[in-house]
Amino acid sequence: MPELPDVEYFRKYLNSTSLHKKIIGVEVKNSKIIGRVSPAALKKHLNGSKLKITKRHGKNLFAGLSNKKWLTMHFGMTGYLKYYKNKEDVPGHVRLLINFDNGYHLAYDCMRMLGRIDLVDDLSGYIKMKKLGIDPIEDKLSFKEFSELFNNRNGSIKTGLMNQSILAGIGNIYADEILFQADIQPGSNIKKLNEDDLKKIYQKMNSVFKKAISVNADHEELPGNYLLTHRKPGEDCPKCSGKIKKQTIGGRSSYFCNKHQKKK
DNA sequence: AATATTGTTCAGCA
DNA sequence: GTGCTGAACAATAT
Repeated sequence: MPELPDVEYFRKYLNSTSLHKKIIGVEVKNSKIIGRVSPAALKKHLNGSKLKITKRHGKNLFAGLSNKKWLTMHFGMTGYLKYYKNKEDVPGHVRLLINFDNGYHLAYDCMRMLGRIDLVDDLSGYIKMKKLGIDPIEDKLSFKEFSELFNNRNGSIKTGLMNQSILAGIGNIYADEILFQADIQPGSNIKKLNEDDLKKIYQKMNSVFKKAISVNADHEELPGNYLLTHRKPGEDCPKCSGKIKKQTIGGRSSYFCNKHQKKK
């Protein structure tokens, strides 16, 4: 699930549950999800410290520690956070567990283990090292800047939107949603899009993310004319009388309406 | 039982 | 060096 709106929700979740509490224990359940830092060093720096502040860049969540280090979290395809107290609330695939002095626990759960947690000194260095592009929401991207990102680019617009080194935060689901709302087929070539097409994509990117963030990325709460809850081949298009088609673009399943979404 | 899955990285190539 | 494509990674659900 974790694309930009989901991670923004995780950030708020962390803010409302886990800040300013003393960490009294850290359990690395599976070291595969730990990045460059060693599990021992991670434990050493977390223990006795507190989470003070949160930031997000694209699909990455950062928590600033009272000892000046930053905890970085990426959620892969199946990661999420769970703050709980009672044993019966332990999620099924905990990879990292942080214990607070109030008896509560913060679990990083990641079934498929494609997510990563790390500890760094310098956030901008981390973002550079990961080659992350601009965060369209956090960095308040203008249309001019957006449009310039796609100058002299090749490939499909969907692949471009999902390229994290161009824009950080758009994944498969929201790329489909933005293009569905912008009435442009995901397989359209970037070079064939005109200024108006790009403007529409820019505007829909902002409105879709704003809406998704406002409902904490809960799909059930999204408007009825969103593709998200109709992402199945043969399903009726929620915007027109067309049917939803499925096609592989850039190696990923893409869903779109071939009636109101124009192929360029 | 084969197939699909919301993400990133890296090899291969132009 | 840069940019693009597709496979690999892993564990589960249908």
